[in-house]
Amino acid sequence: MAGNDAFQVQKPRSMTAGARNVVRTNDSASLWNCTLSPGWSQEESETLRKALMKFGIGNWARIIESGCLPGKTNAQMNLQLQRLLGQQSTAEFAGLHIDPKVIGEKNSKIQGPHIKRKNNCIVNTGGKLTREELRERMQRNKEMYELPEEEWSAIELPKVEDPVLMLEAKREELRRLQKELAKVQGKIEQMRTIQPARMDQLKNTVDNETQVA
DNA sequence: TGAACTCGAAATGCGGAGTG
DNA sequence: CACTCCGCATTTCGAGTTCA
Repeated sequence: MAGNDAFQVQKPRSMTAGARNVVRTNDSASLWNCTLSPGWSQEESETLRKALMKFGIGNWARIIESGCLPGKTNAQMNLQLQRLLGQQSTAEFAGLHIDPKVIGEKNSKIQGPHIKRKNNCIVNTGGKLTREELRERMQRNKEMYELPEEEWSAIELPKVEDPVLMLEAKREELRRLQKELAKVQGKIEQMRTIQPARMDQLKNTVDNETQVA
């Protein structure tokens, strides 16, 4: 782990020196703490959706504990939740057993000059909600969107038999893709330096190899 | 009881891809 | 080449929890 004193991880230059410059448990598992940051496949996204319906929005500890999404940090899951919901702010759904896709479809239809989006997610432009406002919104969302208990409690989540093996397979796949990328980049570099007469021939080779990969 | 710690939410910044 | 947009990691903050 990055917090291990025996294992000094080089910090990114963007980080300023100071009290906050420490690795915390919810720090994203990526780049500077040297672990993989896999993207989200369709299946993983679907698993997250089911897990959120079953355990409640934002209940990351229960989701991690269930082992249905090994290797994912709460930061990664939170980002994916924002994508599913179509909005950045998730507090008004905290703890609710709802289908995030329903909210996402509703949000995708909202238009107007007052709506600011980033990554297709609606960003909060108003001030921060007061506790009372937040409580009211949560109550309203609960009434409108919460699934019946018999429905969410019956949700079955896929169980990964060996998370260590699965992560190793992902690392192997990443290594393979990196090699592939280096090969293609090498060919591109060649194409830039060779005579134009051979350009088409080489381009076809690259195209074919890319399609096979 | 208050400091230290943990967790989740949200804001911010960076880099790559696309486009004119 | 400059600009914009998108996706993601990183940073920061607040609230809750633990423990001496």
